[in-house]
Amino acid sequence: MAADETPVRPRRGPSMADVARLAGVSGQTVSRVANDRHNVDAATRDRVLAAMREVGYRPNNAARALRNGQFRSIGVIVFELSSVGNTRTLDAIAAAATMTGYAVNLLPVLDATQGAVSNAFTRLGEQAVDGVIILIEAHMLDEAEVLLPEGLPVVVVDSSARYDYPIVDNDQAQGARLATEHLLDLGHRTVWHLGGPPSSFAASRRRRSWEKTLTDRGCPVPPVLVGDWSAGSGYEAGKQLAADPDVTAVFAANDQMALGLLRALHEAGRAVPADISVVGFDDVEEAAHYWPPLTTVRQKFAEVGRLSVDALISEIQAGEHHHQPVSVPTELVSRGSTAPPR
Amino acid sequence: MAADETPVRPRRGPSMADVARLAGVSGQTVSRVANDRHNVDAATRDRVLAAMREVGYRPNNAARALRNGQFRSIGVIVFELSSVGNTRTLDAIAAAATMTGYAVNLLPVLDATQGAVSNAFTRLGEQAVDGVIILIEAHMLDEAEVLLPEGLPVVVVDSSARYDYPIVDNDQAQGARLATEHLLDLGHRTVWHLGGPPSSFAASRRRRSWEKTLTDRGCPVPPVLVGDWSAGSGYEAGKQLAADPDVTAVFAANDQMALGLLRALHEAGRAVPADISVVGFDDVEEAAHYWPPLTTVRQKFAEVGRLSVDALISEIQAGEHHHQPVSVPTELVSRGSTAPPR
DNA sequence: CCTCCTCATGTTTACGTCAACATTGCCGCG
DNA sequence: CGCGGCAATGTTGACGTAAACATGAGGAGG
Repeated sequence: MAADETPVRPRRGPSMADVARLAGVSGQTVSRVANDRHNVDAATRDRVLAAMREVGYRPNNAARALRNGQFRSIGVIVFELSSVGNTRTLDAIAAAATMTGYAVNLLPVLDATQGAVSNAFTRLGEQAVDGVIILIEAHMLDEAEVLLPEGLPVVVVDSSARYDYPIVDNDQAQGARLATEHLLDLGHRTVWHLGGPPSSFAASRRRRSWEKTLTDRGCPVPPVLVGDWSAGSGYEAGKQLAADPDVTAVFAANDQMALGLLRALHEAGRAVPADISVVGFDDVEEAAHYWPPLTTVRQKFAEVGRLSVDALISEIQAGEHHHQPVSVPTELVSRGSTAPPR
Repeated sequence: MAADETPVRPRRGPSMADVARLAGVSGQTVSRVANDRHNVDAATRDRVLAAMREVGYRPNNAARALRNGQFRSIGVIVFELSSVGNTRTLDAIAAAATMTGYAVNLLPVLDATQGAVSNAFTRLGEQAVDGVIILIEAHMLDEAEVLLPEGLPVVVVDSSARYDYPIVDNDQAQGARLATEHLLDLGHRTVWHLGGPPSSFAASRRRRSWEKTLTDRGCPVPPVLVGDWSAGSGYEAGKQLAADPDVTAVFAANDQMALGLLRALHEAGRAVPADISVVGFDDVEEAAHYWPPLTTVRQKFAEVGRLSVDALISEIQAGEHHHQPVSVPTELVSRGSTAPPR
């Protein structure tokens, strides 16, 4: 940050003054045309429009933002785009924001540790956005929270309940219950669980809900296997599960781990779903074409994205806090990877 | 765009003037501290820093941008984030841009058709970015090009050679040759191809290179099957291929179609790789855990993202055009889905 | 002891836009 | 004919920042 020796020639474009001169009107009239005000004579408007086109005028957003005191832009803090859920949520956020006339600023968190404190508060919220949607796991937020500027509207997409920001997320608990009950309803004695990393709030929500569903039904609770969301970790866990003849049903905390699990079962010669049933979580686009096609819990990322933009914008514009967390229900998508035990 | 009745109270934060007053210095000195200039007395700097912290000062980027004539922000035009390649490239772009001190503005193209012309030139490049990276297929660019503001630095990530913008992309032709030769080298008489949609330049590059590799080697060129990148389209194509006993090797133009293909072959009872070998393209994260693990061509999206940011920034700062397209070589990742014909 | 230089700091101004207030000209109505 | 009113257009100023220039204090060197 210290070195910033970039002698960039600004290359400023034409401004309202240039258009005004060419059209023979005042800058204010140009402004009125640019903002579609009705109180401009049709002939004048045409003249201004023509002048704009001729000089290639584009309004300068910086000046606008300075004048208006708002940027019409929202920031999205993400850690890694690699996660399917983040990507799909971001896509929906971008669409919703664009339709509302807001720009989307991507604020990637490059590493978990924050740099020098002197820069810190200059960094993230550098007042170029009107609000922020946070897509990173809540535990990462803990470290970063210090530098979240006060007064900046924030919406968190996470199932953590610890923050007094508005929260929007898929209903993790309901989804996990759906998955577990589906397997029990098929007649399995109990359901094993391949969970996500302990650092993830969503993972622990799913695990707890799975556990509660089992105990509610009076089923034994097998030990939890722990993965890191990756197909590789699912594969490793799958090798263990394949070796245990007691296992007839597994609920994986996401589709990628389920995929690795499937591979391990294939390699071990355990048939799915004949020997072992598998349920995933997410419903990634490819899940329908896994072998066998994966029964999974569909998360409505698009809905979550849309709702989080709604929440943020209403907070930006009205200052309203929705302290009631918004939970988007999931649904079970039944495909070929589950069947009654034999 | 006509309706814009949002009475937002600006809620401006503290400015340099507030800090200056509190610290008992001039605004200019605050500016110097904020920009890490060296010619400020240590004691004064501390005082200013303390004042900044006290009032919660954050520099106003709009004012900065207005003053400096540049935004330190780049726009990324994407059509859909759903494509794996786009997402991974975007991730790399965001990381590279952030490290260079540039913000990333996501500019989603919501639909292929553009709206009213009167808004059009107000829309996209609304002068809030210093340059643009275009991640959409080139053919979509044709329709939108009209409204690309002149003088705005642009880098295109696409293998189309038609534009006089700097171009960065994975080397599609080399990758397709790698895939085809791999199968021929294993002893297959020829290689079938499941191509991407005709609208995609990358898809046609891969197809042409596959064809050329076959003819160079004197192999017969089977008819091309056409998909739309989705696993579903791969599945449909796979059903056809599975029914043809002549088929022993298939090169799918991406991993998702390869996945659908694998599923179709499983359902038809055709063993992979014993009966049919399959090669994909992309090397998505899950490819190693498909069943069987997929041999594929790895694209270096991260590299492409990094290089495109480099190209854009050097153009922004120096006005240099790299009219020489940049091709990033791919590499073949050999896994379990390919074997010699039996 | 005076001059000149350096370095910290202050003052002025412009960046592009748009709200608020001014001005002009025209129309209708008494 | 005169006056109020309205519609179109112009003028002024402020948003927050930082470059350019100005000022002033101290130090080195003759």
